[in-house]
Amino acid sequence: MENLCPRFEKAMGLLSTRWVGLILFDLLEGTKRFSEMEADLPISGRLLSDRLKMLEKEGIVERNIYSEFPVRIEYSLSEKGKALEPVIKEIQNWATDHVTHEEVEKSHES
Amino acid sequence: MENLCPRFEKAMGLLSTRWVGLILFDLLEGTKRFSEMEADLPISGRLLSDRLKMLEKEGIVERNIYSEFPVRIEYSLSEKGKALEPVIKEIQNWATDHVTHEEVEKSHES
DNA sequence: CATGCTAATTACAAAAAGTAACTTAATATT
DNA sequence: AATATTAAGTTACTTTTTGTAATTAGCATG
Repeated sequence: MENLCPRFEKAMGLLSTRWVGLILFDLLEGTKRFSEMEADLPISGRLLSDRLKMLEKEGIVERNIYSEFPVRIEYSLSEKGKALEPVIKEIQNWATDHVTHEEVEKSHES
Repeated sequence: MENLCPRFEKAMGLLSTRWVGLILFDLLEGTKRFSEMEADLPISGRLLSDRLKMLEKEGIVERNIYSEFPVRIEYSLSEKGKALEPVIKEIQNWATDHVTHEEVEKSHES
């Protein structure tokens, strides 16, 4: 190989950042609040906050503040973020076809 | 969300392990030797070794030893590994459409 | 003015990654 | 026989990233 495509490398770097895939999966369902995502995903507030900030900076996630009581902050996918749906779908397909029940069990042991 | 699909979570855990995406991309080109992959990818021998061992255990990569001089060890994708091609292709598509030149530059600065 | 609520942030310990030098095993050279 | 060469790792050690829990900010309610 001459060398990797820099755009692919960049995309791969983003997607292989821990928790990013699950966050995208969650947001593909629709707009979510911080606490909702925290409840959905096995990720701590500290990292969820970091990842959302990073995804916002990358233009993948949009953040909207509603000054109600208590404050409501909603996260959703931008067009760029929604364009990742086929990636997530293919991962789901692969998981359905190739990840066995035993493998899932094993990874829970550790 | 009730809770995430465990198979998807497992698949996502695998694919979001650092360097795994690039390793798969490299091996989709065909069989490779350790030193070849080390040259292709921006990853050290220590982690390449770890990741290949892990991917072999997951049944995604196959390892073949040829007792020549010097010893030749070849890595290739199993059927399960090759089945990840659509995932990689979709990431490429997204990268082509949505990762800008500027973003690539920025990530090289840091 | 203490309490509760959401959305974070901070502090600190634990795990993973990065780097470079070293090892192993086989064969080849002197 | 001793030494060198080569590929494929492994070890030792430092730096980053994560995980966990406690704390903060802003605001409304009792």
